[in-house]
Amino acid sequence: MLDDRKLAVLRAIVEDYVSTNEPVGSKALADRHTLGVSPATIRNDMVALEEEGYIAQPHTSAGRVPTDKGYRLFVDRLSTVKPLSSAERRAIETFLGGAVDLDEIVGRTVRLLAQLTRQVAVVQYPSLTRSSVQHVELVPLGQQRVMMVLITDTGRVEQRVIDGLEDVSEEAVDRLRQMLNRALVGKWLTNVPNAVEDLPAQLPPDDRALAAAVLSVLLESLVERHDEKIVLGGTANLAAMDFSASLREVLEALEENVVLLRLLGEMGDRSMLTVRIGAENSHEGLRSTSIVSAGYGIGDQPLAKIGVVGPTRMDYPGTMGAVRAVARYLGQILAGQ
Amino acid sequence: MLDDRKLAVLRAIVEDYVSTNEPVGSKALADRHTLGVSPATIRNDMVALEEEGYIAQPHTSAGRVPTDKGYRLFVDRLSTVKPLSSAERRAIETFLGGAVDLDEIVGRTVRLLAQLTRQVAVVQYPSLTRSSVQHVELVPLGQQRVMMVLITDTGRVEQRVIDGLEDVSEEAVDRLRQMLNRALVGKWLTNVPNAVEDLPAQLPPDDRALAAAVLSVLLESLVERHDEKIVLGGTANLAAMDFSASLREVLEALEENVVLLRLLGEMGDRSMLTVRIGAENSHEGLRSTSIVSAGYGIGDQPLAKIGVVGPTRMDYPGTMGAVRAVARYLGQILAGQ
DNA sequence: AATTAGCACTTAGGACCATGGAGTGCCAGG
DNA sequence: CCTGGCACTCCATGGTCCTAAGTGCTAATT
Repeated sequence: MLDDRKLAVLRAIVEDYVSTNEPVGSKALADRHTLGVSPATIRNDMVALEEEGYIAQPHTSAGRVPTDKGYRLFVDRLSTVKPLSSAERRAIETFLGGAVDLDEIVGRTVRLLAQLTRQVAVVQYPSLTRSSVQHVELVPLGQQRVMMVLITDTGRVEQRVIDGLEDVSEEAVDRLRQMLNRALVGKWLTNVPNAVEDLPAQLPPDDRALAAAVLSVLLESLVERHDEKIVLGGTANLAAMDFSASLREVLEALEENVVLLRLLGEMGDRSMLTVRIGAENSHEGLRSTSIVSAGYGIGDQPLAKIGVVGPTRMDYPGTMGAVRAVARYLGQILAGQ
Repeated sequence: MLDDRKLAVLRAIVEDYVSTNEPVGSKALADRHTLGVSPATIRNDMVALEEEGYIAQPHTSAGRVPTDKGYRLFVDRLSTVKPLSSAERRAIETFLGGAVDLDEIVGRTVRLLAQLTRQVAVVQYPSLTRSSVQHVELVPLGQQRVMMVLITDTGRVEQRVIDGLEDVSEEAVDRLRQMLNRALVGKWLTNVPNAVEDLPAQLPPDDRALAAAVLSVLLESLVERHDEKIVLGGTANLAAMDFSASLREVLEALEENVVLLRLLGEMGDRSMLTVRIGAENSHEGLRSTSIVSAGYGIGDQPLAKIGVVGPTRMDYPGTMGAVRAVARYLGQILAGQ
């Protein structure tokens, strides 16, 4: 149905439209690309592409514009991810290299990605559930309160205060702390519930109320997925974009972290690149945007995702290259910590 | 120079222009307000106001529009802060009431303020330097590392890991922890440097290297003003605003937290309301916006600031009312924690 | 059968123009 | 000092026309 030349025409249309932002006509195509055929032939191919739904005309007697389906085909079969220039790669290193703590790594990453792509960048904090326990600390705060601090190997620190206890003794806290660390250090967070199950039974009866309270807060902090936190950057780039939807809708969608988290969650889990184009996005306000995302992690352990949001009319090869490179680098940085 | 009626005319112009977003003419004024005089008289007043620089014409034969100077006079002398409706006040209570930790309080506050004003809201995290020490915890992490956790009475928790130590012993850490808590609990953070000064001398010589490392990190964490952290909300409302500057400039300025922090810092410190109008803002990108801010705190202790950013053509009385109310409520919530 | 050249047709967008309405400034009279 | 009247200005609106770009179709060519 679609021979090689028709695919070449589609590729050319996408590339031209992305760079000029104007419907592209047969003559312009023949001029700017060496397709080896005349405009008339290109026109014939175009009607075929249009019948199949890959391109569309804004109105009769205008050039053609790729549809979501057209971009999809382009991304899947007609383009190759563009590697970064060496200058860009150096920029990544110098930019991310100086970061000290997790917050700063994430903050720098999001700014970097926004700058590289000139679009809106999204970075999700590393998931707690995929990391392992490095240390658990308990701190008595007076007679009724204890603070629990959970430190993971990805640099996350979660703390909670446990309130409403009775007669907390230093010694009981010490015993519990030692037991917890013996049982949990090095364990995957997902295994913590199991590992913790029969601990209270091993304690002297007087300590059990305290242990139960601490454990319930500990488990809760794992479940509550505080890890589901994201950071946005480069929203100023939205001003230069032209969506068919209103800017307001897009901004609203981006501000709803829940929406973004759901979308990221729907996307490919491994370290692969995933692209969601236009109406493929389940959220209304993002119908006219595309999202390019990739997972990052330490070694084979996926931790979370990063992504870029822009108009469907987007430089897919370039954006995909930037996202992939930053995701890899982020993994390395975290591994080196 | 400006009699009462001229001021009334200016007030009417501001009010009409804010609500209609169109240059307001003498006839419309006479109709919509009961100024008791004819359009011709109003016109005469208008030329006076224009000569003084309070209003301007976009072009001959158009109505008048307030200048920055006009808004300034309006805010200073012609308007009264508008108290919130009881429905709005209830909304604040229910909205902020359910928050549990500091992050959630701040997050909810910023969304609330954005919703009340339909503009962009800014909330600054409570300053560390104005709160006092509730507890200092030290946690040994293996032989070379110690984690320091600083808890304040405003609910902030700062933690650092101190690296590159040698032969950390449990006992030395215990000694140092006890000493630190004895010396610091209840102290204002601003007094911590003083209180800490001659501590190392009181320790056995073997502990001093550890103490020095911990203290330097502790002091550093006070100086680094991690407290200078802000959260934005309601940026979607920008889409509906019309600046004379480009949307991009405004977004860029807002994304630069440093810029916002500086601006907030320049504004009145006490719990008073402060308004910066148009060119009064030192930052280029915000020349065509106004910022309404207020400090919040516990009792008389100012902690930080909140604010709203919108077009100079803004409902000042309403915005000021909302900002003031939210700031007060926020103080109460924090005090009740 | 596929490609090409030629041609008539369509349409958005820009230039141009006319018109109406809102607003002004000014003057003379109350 | 205020007001009604009036001539004037200017923008916004809408209509018309025209052009440039692009199309689809047909007939000729390879």
